[in-house]
Amino acid sequence: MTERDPTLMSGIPELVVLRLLAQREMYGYEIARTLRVLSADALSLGEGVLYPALHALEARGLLCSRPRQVAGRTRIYYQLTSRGRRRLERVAANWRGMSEGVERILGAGAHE
Amino acid sequence: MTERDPTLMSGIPELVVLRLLAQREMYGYEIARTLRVLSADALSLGEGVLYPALHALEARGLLCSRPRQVAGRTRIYYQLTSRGRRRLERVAANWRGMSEGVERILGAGAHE
DNA sequence: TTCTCATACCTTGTTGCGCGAGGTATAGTC
DNA sequence: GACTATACCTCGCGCAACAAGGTATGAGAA
Repeated sequence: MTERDPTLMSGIPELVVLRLLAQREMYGYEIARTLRVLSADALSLGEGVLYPALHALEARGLLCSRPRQVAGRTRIYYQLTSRGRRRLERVAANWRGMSEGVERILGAGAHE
Repeated sequence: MTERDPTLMSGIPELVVLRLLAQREMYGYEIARTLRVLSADALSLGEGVLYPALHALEARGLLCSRPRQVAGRTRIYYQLTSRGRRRLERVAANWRGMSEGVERILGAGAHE
Protein backbone atom coordinates (compact mmCIF):
# COMPACT_ATOMS: atom_id res chain seq x y z
CA MET A 1 0.00 0.00 0.00
CA THR A 2 1.35 3.35 -0.97
CA GLU A 3 1.49 5.97 1.73
CA ARG A 4 -0.68 8.94 1.02
CA ASP A 5 0.60 12.43 1.64
CA PRO A 6 -1.32 14.82 3.86
CA THR A 7 -1.85 16.49 0.51
CA LEU A 8 -1.14 19.98 1.75
CA MET A 9 -2.15 20.79 5.24
CA SER A 10 -1.92 19.73 8.73
CA GLY A 11 -0.66 16.38 9.76
CA ILE A 12 1.09 18.28 12.52
CA PRO A 13 0.12 15.77 15.19
CA GLU A 14 1.61 12.98 13.09
CA LEU A 15 4.74 15.01 12.44
CA VAL A 16 5.52 16.00 16.00
CA VAL A 17 4.68 12.61 17.47
CA LEU A 18 6.97 10.85 15.02
CA ARG A 19 9.67 13.41 15.70
CA LEU A 20 9.56 12.99 19.46
CA LEU A 21 9.59 9.22 19.22
CA ALA A 22 12.56 9.40 16.87
CA GLN A 23 14.60 10.43 19.88
CA ARG A 24 13.42 7.96 22.46
CA GLU A 25 10.66 5.64 23.48
CA MET A 26 7.82 7.47 25.20
CA TYR A 27 4.31 6.88 26.50
CA GLY A 28 1.24 8.85 25.57
CA TYR A 29 0.83 11.04 28.58
CA GLU A 30 4.53 11.85 28.46
CA ILE A 31 4.30 12.85 24.81
CA ALA A 32 1.50 15.26 25.60
CA ARG A 33 3.45 16.82 28.45
CA THR A 34 6.68 17.07 26.47
CA LEU A 35 4.88 18.69 23.58
CA ARG A 36 3.38 21.31 25.83
CA VAL A 37 6.70 22.10 27.45
CA LEU A 38 8.87 22.11 24.33
CA SER A 39 6.48 24.24 22.33
CA ALA A 40 5.66 26.53 25.25
CA ASP A 41 1.97 25.63 24.93
CA ALA A 42 1.83 26.65 21.29
CA LEU A 43 1.20 23.02 20.49
CA SER A 44 -1.04 21.16 22.84
CA LEU A 45 -2.64 18.08 21.45
CA GLY A 46 -5.63 17.15 23.51
CA GLU A 47 -5.94 13.53 24.48
CA GLY A 48 -8.78 13.24 22.01
CA VAL A 49 -6.23 13.91 19.32
CA LEU A 50 -3.19 12.20 20.72
CA TYR A 51 -4.46 8.76 21.60
CA PRO A 52 -6.38 8.14 18.40
CA ALA A 53 -3.34 9.39 16.51
CA LEU A 54 -1.07 6.94 18.29
CA HIS A 55 -3.45 4.08 17.56
CA ALA A 56 -3.70 5.04 13.91
CA LEU A 57 0.06 5.38 13.59
CA GLU A 58 0.54 1.96 15.11
CA ALA A 59 -2.12 0.43 12.89
CA ARG A 60 -0.23 1.82 9.91
CA GLY A 61 2.93 0.14 11.10
CA LEU A 62 4.81 3.35 11.88
CA LEU A 63 4.96 2.72 15.61
CA CYS A 64 5.00 -0.28 17.85
CA SER A 65 3.98 -0.39 21.48
CA ARG A 66 4.62 -2.31 24.64
CA PRO A 67 2.89 -1.88 27.97
CA ARG A 68 4.85 -1.41 31.15
CA GLN A 69 3.80 -1.30 34.79
CA VAL A 70 5.27 1.62 36.67
CA ALA A 71 4.24 2.30 40.27
CA GLY A 72 0.96 0.49 39.89
CA ARG A 73 0.08 2.35 36.73
CA THR A 74 0.05 1.05 33.20
CA ARG A 75 2.04 2.98 30.66
CA ILE A 76 2.07 2.16 27.00
CA TYR A 77 5.41 2.94 25.50
CA TYR A 78 5.72 3.60 21.81
CA GLN A 79 8.72 3.51 19.57
CA LEU A 80 9.33 4.21 15.91
CA THR A 81 9.58 1.39 13.41
CA SER A 82 11.88 1.72 10.43
CA ARG A 83 8.84 2.53 8.32
CA GLY A 84 8.01 5.21 10.85
CA ARG A 85 11.46 6.65 10.48
CA ARG A 86 11.11 6.84 6.72
CA ARG A 87 7.68 8.34 7.10
CA LEU A 88 9.07 11.00 9.41
CA GLU A 89 11.55 12.09 6.77
CA ARG A 90 8.73 12.43 4.27
CA VAL A 91 6.38 14.42 6.44
CA ALA A 92 9.20 16.61 7.77
CA ALA A 93 10.29 17.47 4.23
CA ASN A 94 6.70 18.12 3.39
CA TRP A 95 6.32 20.44 6.33
CA ARG A 96 9.40 22.41 5.41
CA GLY A 97 8.26 22.90 1.85
CA MET A 98 4.83 24.03 2.94
CA SER A 99 6.16 26.20 5.70
CA GLU A 100 8.66 27.94 3.45
CA GLY A 101 5.92 28.50 0.93
CA VAL A 102 3.77 30.19 3.52
CA GLU A 103 6.68 32.29 4.76
CA ARG A 104 7.34 33.49 1.24
CA ILE A 105 3.73 34.56 0.95
CA LEU A 106 3.74 36.24 4.34
CA GLY A 107 7.02 37.97 3.61
CA ALA A 108 6.07 39.02 0.09
CA GLY A 109 5.37 42.64 -0.63
CA ALA A 110 8.33 44.03 1.26
CA HIS A 111 9.31 45.70 -2.01
CA GLU A 112 6.20 47.83 -2.20
CA MET B 1 -20.62 36.47 16.40
CA THR B 2 -17.19 35.68 17.70
CA GLU B 3 -14.63 34.46 15.26
CA ARG B 4 -13.51 30.95 15.94
CA ASP B 5 -9.87 30.04 15.76
CA PRO B 6 -8.67 27.22 13.54
CA THR B 7 -7.95 25.57 16.88
CA LEU B 8 -4.57 24.31 15.89
CA MET B 9 -4.09 23.32 12.31
CA SER B 10 -4.48 24.28 8.84
CA GLY B 11 -6.34 27.30 7.74
CA ILE B 12 -3.46 27.84 5.34
CA PRO B 13 -5.74 28.65 2.41
CA GLU B 14 -7.47 31.29 4.49
CA LEU B 15 -4.15 32.69 5.65
CA VAL B 16 -2.48 33.03 2.29
CA VAL B 17 -5.55 34.34 0.52
CA LEU B 18 -6.04 37.06 3.12
CA ARG B 19 -2.35 37.88 2.95
CA LEU B 20 -2.31 38.27 -0.83
CA LEU B 21 -5.42 40.42 -0.81
CA ALA B 22 -3.92 42.60 1.90
CA GLN B 23 -1.58 43.90 -0.77
CA ARG B 24 -3.96 44.50 -3.61
CA GLU B 25 -7.28 43.59 -5.10
CA MET B 26 -7.12 40.36 -7.07
CA TYR B 27 -9.40 37.89 -8.82
CA GLY B 28 -9.57 34.17 -8.15
CA TYR B 29 -7.64 32.83 -11.07
CA GLU B 30 -4.95 35.41 -10.43
CA ILE B 31 -4.69 34.40 -6.79
CA ALA B 32 -4.14 30.79 -7.76
CA ARG B 33 -1.45 31.73 -10.26
CA THR B 34 0.31 34.10 -7.87
CA LEU B 35 0.30 31.52 -5.13
CA ARG B 36 1.90 28.96 -7.38
CA VAL B 37 4.59 31.37 -8.53
CA LEU B 38 5.42 32.93 -5.17
CA SER B 39 5.62 29.63 -3.35
CA ALA B 40 7.39 27.87 -6.18
CA ASP B 41 4.60 25.31 -6.41
CA ALA B 42 4.92 24.37 -2.74
CA LEU B 43 1.49 25.84 -2.29
CA SER B 44 -0.98 25.20 -5.01
CA LEU B 45 -4.58 25.53 -4.03
CA GLY B 46 -6.74 23.72 -6.50
CA GLU B 47 -9.79 25.55 -7.72
CA GLY B 48 -11.89 23.18 -5.64
CA VAL B 49 -10.24 24.74 -2.61
CA LEU B 50 -9.84 28.31 -3.72
CA TYR B 51 -13.28 29.25 -4.96
CA PRO B 52 -15.21 27.76 -2.03
CA ALA B 53 -12.72 29.46 0.28
CA LEU B 54 -13.30 32.83 -1.36
CA HIS B 55 -17.06 32.42 -1.08
CA ALA B 56 -16.83 31.41 2.55
CA LEU B 57 -14.53 34.31 3.35
CA GLU B 58 -16.90 36.72 1.71
CA ALA B 59 -19.90 35.21 3.48
CA ARG B 60 -18.06 35.80 6.76
CA GLY B 61 -17.57 39.43 5.87
CA LEU B 62 -13.81 39.23 5.52
CA LEU B 63 -13.79 39.98 1.80
CA CYS B 64 -15.98 41.84 -0.58
CA SER B 65 -16.19 41.32 -4.31
CA ARG B 66 -17.04 43.15 -7.48
CA PRO B 67 -17.24 41.70 -10.97
CA ARG B 68 -15.40 43.31 -13.83
CA GLN B 69 -15.46 42.65 -17.54
CA VAL B 70 -12.02 42.34 -19.08
CA ALA B 71 -11.57 41.38 -22.72
CA GLY B 72 -14.92 39.67 -22.88
CA ARG B 73 -14.28 37.65 -19.71
CA THR B 74 -15.78 38.12 -16.32
CA ARG B 75 -13.38 38.49 -13.46
CA ILE B 76 -14.49 38.71 -9.86
CA TYR B 77 -12.17 40.93 -7.91
CA TYR B 78 -11.88 40.54 -4.18
CA GLN B 79 -10.59 42.93 -1.59
CA LEU B 80 -10.11 42.79 2.16
CA THR B 81 -12.62 44.40 4.48
CA SER B 82 -11.43 45.90 7.74
CA ARG B 83 -12.67 42.80 9.51
CA GLY B 84 -10.63 40.78 7.05
CA ARG B 85 -7.57 42.79 7.93
CA ARG B 86 -8.06 42.14 11.61
CA ARG B 87 -8.68 38.49 10.92
CA LEU B 88 -5.43 38.32 8.96
CA GLU B 89 -3.49 39.57 11.94
CA ARG B 90 -5.07 36.91 14.09
CA VAL B 91 -4.46 33.97 11.78
CA ALA B 92 -0.95 35.16 10.94
CA ALA B 93 -0.05 35.37 14.63
CA ASN B 94 -1.60 31.97 15.06
CA TRP B 95 0.47 30.55 12.24
CA ARG B 96 3.70 31.93 13.64
CA GLY B 97 3.04 30.50 17.08
CA MET B 98 2.20 27.11 15.67
CA SER B 99 5.08 27.17 13.23
CA GLU B 100 7.61 28.12 15.88
CA GLY B 101 6.25 25.38 18.08
CA VAL B 102 6.78 22.82 15.36
CA GLU B 103 10.27 24.12 14.63
CA ARG B 104 11.18 23.76 18.26
CA ILE B 105 10.04 20.16 18.20
CA LEU B 106 11.85 19.45 14.96
CA GLY B 107 15.01 21.11 16.22
CA ALA B 108 14.88 19.50 19.65
CA GLY B 109 17.35 16.82 20.55
CA ALA B 110 20.42 18.54 19.11
CA HIS B 111 21.96 18.14 22.55
CA GLU B 112 21.92 14.36 22.42
C1' DT C 1 -12.58 9.05 55.78
C1' DT C 2 -13.28 11.55 51.93
C1' DC C 3 -11.99 14.81 48.63
C1' DT C 4 -9.24 16.26 45.20
C1' DC C 5 -5.42 16.36 42.24
C1' DA C 6 -2.14 14.28 39.09
C1' DT C 7 -1.29 10.34 36.49
C1' DA C 8 -2.62 7.32 32.74
C1' DC C 9 -5.42 5.25 29.59
C1' DC C 10 -9.66 5.20 26.50
C1' DT C 11 -14.04 6.15 23.01
C1' DT C 12 -17.80 8.42 20.80
C1' DG C 13 -19.87 11.91 17.87
C1' DT C 14 -19.65 15.98 15.29
C1' DT C 15 -17.91 19.15 12.03
C1' DG C 16 -15.48 21.37 8.90
C1' DC C 17 -12.00 21.55 5.52
C1' DG C 18 -9.30 20.12 1.83
C1' DC C 19 -9.66 17.89 -2.36
C1' DG C 20 -10.72 15.47 -6.69
C1' DA C 21 -13.63 15.34 -10.29
C1' DG C 22 -16.56 17.25 -12.73
C1' DG C 23 -19.08 21.30 -15.51
C1' DT C 24 -19.77 26.01 -18.27
C1' DA C 25 -18.12 29.56 -21.38
C1' DT C 26 -15.07 32.83 -24.08
C1' DA C 27 -10.75 34.16 -26.78
C1' DG C 28 -7.03 33.08 -29.32
C1' DT C 29 -4.01 29.99 -32.01
C1' DC C 30 -2.65 26.27 -35.15
C1' DG D 1 -12.24 22.73 -36.14
C1' DA D 2 -9.35 21.40 -32.36
C1' DC D 3 -6.82 22.64 -28.65
C1' DT D 4 -5.04 25.59 -25.05
C1' DA D 5 -5.43 29.26 -21.70
C1' DT D 6 -8.46 32.03 -19.21
C1' DA D 7 -12.13 32.35 -15.85
C1' DC D 8 -15.75 31.01 -13.15
C1' DC D 9 -18.46 27.31 -10.61
C1' DT D 10 -20.47 22.89 -7.70
C1' DC D 11 -21.05 18.38 -5.65
C1' DG D 12 -19.76 14.87 -2.60
C1' DC D 13 -16.29 12.18 -0.16
C1' DG D 14 -13.22 11.23 3.43
C1' DC D 15 -10.74 12.08 7.16
C1' DA D 16 -8.46 14.40 10.76
C1' DA D 17 -8.94 17.38 14.71
C1' DC D 18 -11.63 18.31 18.44
C1' DA D 19 -14.69 18.49 22.62
C1' DA D 20 -16.72 15.99 25.88
C1' DG D 21 -17.17 12.29 28.10
C1' DG D 22 -15.53 7.86 30.72
C1' DT D 23 -12.42 4.45 33.79
C1' DA D 24 -8.99 3.63 37.31
C1' DT D 25 -4.85 4.20 40.49
C1' DG D 26 -1.85 6.70 43.94
C1' DA D 27 -0.75 10.50 46.96
C1' DG D 28 -1.72 14.09 49.76
C1' DA D 29 -4.86 17.34 52.15
C1' DA D 30 -8.99 18.35 55.01
